[in-house]
Amino acid sequence: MPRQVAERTDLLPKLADVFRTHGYEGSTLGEIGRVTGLGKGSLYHFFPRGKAEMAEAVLADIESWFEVNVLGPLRHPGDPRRSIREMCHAIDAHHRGGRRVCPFALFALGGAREPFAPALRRHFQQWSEALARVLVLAGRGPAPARTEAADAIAAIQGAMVLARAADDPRVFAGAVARVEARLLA
Amino acid sequence: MPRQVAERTDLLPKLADVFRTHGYEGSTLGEIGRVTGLGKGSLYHFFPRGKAEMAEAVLADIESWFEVNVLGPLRHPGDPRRSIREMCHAIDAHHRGGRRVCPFALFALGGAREPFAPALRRHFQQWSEALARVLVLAGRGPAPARTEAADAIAAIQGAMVLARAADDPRVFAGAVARVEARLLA
DNA sequence: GTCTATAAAGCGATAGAC
DNA sequence: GTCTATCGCTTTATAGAC
Repeated sequence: MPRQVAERTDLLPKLADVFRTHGYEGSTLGEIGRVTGLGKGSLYHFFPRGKAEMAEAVLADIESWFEVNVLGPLRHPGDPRRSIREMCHAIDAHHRGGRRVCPFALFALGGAREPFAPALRRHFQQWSEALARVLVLAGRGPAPARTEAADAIAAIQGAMVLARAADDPRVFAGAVARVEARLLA
Repeated sequence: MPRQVAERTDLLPKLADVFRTHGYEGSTLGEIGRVTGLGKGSLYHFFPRGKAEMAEAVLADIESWFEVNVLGPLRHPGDPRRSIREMCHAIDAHHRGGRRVCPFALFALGGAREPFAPALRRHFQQWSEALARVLVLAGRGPAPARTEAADAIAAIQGAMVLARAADDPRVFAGAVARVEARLLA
């Protein structure tokens, strides 16, 4: 397996997979090296501060995906209902029936959350606020919009837990569909 | 700190705290020894198979708490509405505003779930079925009762994620209150 | 940019004295 | 039942050759 010059950006999806699968503490440089095909020397070349920097980069990468595919549509809503549908579709596709865990949720529950606390808070807060604004556009009052947005996001995160516990992707897809229906009601 | 004869049962709450705080992989025998005040020799005396057996025992312990405080009321419902209120109260009190994470949720998202998969599946399935039965007694049709039960449990698990990300216990308490209201509607 | 070798620390687990 | 000492392994991280 001859290896060419790697780019930091190309590594991020593979790193994300590792962190998603094993959590932060469970992810080892050995496994990361195996998945990326890179030795520790290369990994430290791209991420001088090691594992912590890799995890930060993964969160930042997902954040920017999220910005484009979820927050973007929510913030420029031609039609509020359409942007809600886009959000739910993007979420469902991205998480693959709950099999692809959200590292933000994983880190929020897990033991190594302190270093990532600001990123976690920001992520869910931005999402929640953007969704609440759309719900106001769709006709809700400001206060109900906020709780409904928070509940929708919680329902999605919780559905991921249940889907993985049941080992059944349909659990996740069904839950997201009901979230969508409730938001559109 | 002179140490007396310990009992396995007394250790379980402390072990649960460690696993809750650090996750499975993040929990080390060093930390467990520190929290329990016991050396590795003692720990292996109580749990010959080591860390895995400790985690299993913690899940079993929570399961039996759950059986008494949540499933019990749900299964012998004098008044369905009352048993729903009891469930929500027990959940809220037990999780302390989401600060005390549910190890079942943590393990479901985390990387070491395979050894615990049967316990995880059983836990959420029993909870879901018991709640669905109560909802049927409260007047729902069988199918809506099932999805509503699953959604309620997901809402609780997801609220734990959001509460920890926001570092705000009120997020959890509020979400549980709304779950209760929806189930009682 | 990538590798191998290696350091230093921590890991789970065991043995054996008390 | 509890401890200390220790084993063998893995961990993160660094150094230096190429």
